[in-house]
Amino acid sequence: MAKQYWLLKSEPNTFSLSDLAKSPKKTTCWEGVRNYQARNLMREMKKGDDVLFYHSNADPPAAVGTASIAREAYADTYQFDPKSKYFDAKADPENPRWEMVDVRYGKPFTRALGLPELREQKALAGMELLRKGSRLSVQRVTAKQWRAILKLGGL
DNA sequence: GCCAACGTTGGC
DNA sequence: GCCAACGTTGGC
Repeated sequence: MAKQYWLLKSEPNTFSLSDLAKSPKKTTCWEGVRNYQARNLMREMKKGDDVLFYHSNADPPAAVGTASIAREAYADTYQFDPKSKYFDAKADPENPRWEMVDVRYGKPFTRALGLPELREQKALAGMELLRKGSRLSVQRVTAKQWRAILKLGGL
């Protein structure tokens, strides 16, 4: 199958791309996705797929670099941990409701690509991220969009 | 802080 | 199955 491209949102206050760079083996599990659409997309991720790392709730919100999928979807253990903010009382250990993937650090862009700048790009017209009210924290990115953004980011 | 654009929950 | 109420995300 052709390589797939994804966008993952993260609030830099919570977990930034540089946090990922500092993580053990530059890899982290992507826990806490509690939206079925986003979960279903994660299930389609394949090891080695490319990831666009996006900082939401930042000023400005911006695409800041790349990562990749290091492990395909498996049960998100936080759903069973009553102490976790991601705890889900309705999750059944026999049939986990939520899954996560592992994400490995890639490269930072030479500069952050702010949302206003991304909106100006003709090549990115129709991109899910740029849709009004776009909230999904996991999104597909087309190969064309991926190439356009990497070029903008100096990679 | 406001609000648009959702998704979820639960009564009926 | 419908829909009102409510909660969340995230840009502005």
